[in-house]
Amino acid sequence: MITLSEENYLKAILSINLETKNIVSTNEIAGVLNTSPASVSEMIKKLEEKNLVNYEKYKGVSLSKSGEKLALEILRKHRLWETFLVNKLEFSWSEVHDVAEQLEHVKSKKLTNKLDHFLNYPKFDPHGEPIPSKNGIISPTKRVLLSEVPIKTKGIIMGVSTDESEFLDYLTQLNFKIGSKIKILDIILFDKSMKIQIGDKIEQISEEVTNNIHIKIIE
Amino acid sequence: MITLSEENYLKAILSINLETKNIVSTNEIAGVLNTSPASVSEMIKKLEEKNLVNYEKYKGVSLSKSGEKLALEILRKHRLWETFLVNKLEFSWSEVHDVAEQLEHVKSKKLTNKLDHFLNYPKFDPHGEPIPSKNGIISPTKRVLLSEVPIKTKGIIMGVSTDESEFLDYLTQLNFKIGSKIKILDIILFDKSMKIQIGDKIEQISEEVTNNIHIKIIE
DNA sequence: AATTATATTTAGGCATCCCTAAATAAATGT
DNA sequence: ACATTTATTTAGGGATGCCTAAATATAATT
Ligand SMILES: [Mn+2]
Ligand SMILES: [Mn+2]
Ligand SMILES: [Mn+2]
Ligand SMILES: [Mn+2]
Repeated sequence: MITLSEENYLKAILSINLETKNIVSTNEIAGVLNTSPASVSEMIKKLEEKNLVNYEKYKGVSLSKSGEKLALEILRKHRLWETFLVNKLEFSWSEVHDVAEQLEHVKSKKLTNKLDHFLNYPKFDPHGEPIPSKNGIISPTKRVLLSEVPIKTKGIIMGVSTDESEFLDYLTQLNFKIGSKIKILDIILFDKSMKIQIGDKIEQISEEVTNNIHIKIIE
Repeated sequence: MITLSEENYLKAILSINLETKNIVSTNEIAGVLNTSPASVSEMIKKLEEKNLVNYEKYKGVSLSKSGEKLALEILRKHRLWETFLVNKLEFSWSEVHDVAEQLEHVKSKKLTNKLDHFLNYPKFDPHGEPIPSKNGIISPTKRVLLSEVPIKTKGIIMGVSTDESEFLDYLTQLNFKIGSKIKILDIILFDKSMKIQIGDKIEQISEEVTNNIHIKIIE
């Protein structure tokens, strides 16, 4: 049996790896889970015992085949539940993360798959993140970070890479939504902030913000 | 903060009390939660510390006002989730208990109330048990145990008092459902088993079964 | 290459929740 | 009333998961 804590560690390792594509460090995990690096070292050893991760002291961690399978299941549940909360229960996209953080640990294959069916097999969660399929496949998307495209680029907002409610509420306030069409009018060299056209309004947003928005380039 | 284990203890105390109307004994709790009486004694002391129960050594436990409030919230969530699983996700009534046992611990007032709304404010769960309201009120129902009514009684099945899947599957097989109309044709004195008319069929059921079925008497 | 700074692991401890065995209180039978 | 059975609590201990402080390995600087 796998415990709730172990599940959170596996998911954290997966998320970090999906972002950085690298072996995952103890410190990174501690950062994500808000625990001490010492606790992480301890837990990693337990996960290694269970063959859920590959681990070499001082070198970092990666998920084993079975560890990755479990992590993908949890991520799938997290994103399905977020979709449920927004699409069926009228939550806003900034309110769902903490609740999904709890719901993702409910153990019932049948529940997950029935939920998937009930939601009509969604491909993306309310933040534009892809939902792993029943077989653990994450459909690859060709999206780029808004912070990395040049001036005059036109694009469609496809997703965000953090669930922090302050961030999401700010986007809502700016009227930035999944699917919104935007154009980069200017990039300030000094702080890399951007002047963005959205609808008939123009907004100035910082690099901290552009760094967390994924777009699909059009035209 | 209240832990998952503490929640399960509170709910167990409430359920036992709702059935027996008495002070609750250590042994009864241990029975329901499948733990040792020693563990129960320990936990009760902790709950007393937190003013969630009233307790006198060797005399038994009862819920305090705040303990009862919490317990009712958990019971409310349990029954709302069971209703969700049956009404929206097409689970059968015999499959939902274990999943609801997990879902009931998800902490979000907003989720509970949105779910209630989404389900159209149901009054009873799939087993016919009343769902406590937002304010913790259980609507009183005038139902009787099938095992306690005399011969020739006609009634409608209103609920069951156990969620065990073997029992529920057996009822389904007999075509006994919430709302079914039945008539007691005969009561065998020797073992108190009953011959029951349901639709145009006649079924013989044991006292163990009639003891777990609630009916409303008609005519 | 040696020194310093940073990352990681180990040591020792604490809280929670569970257990079995032993002690004690309450209930029951004679 | 006394002895026995049953219910409950206490004692002692194990597993999990977290922490801080200390030790050690690795990376960065000079
Ligand atoms: Mn989680
Ligand atoms: Mn998310
Ligand atoms: Mn439970
Ligand atoms: Mn139930």
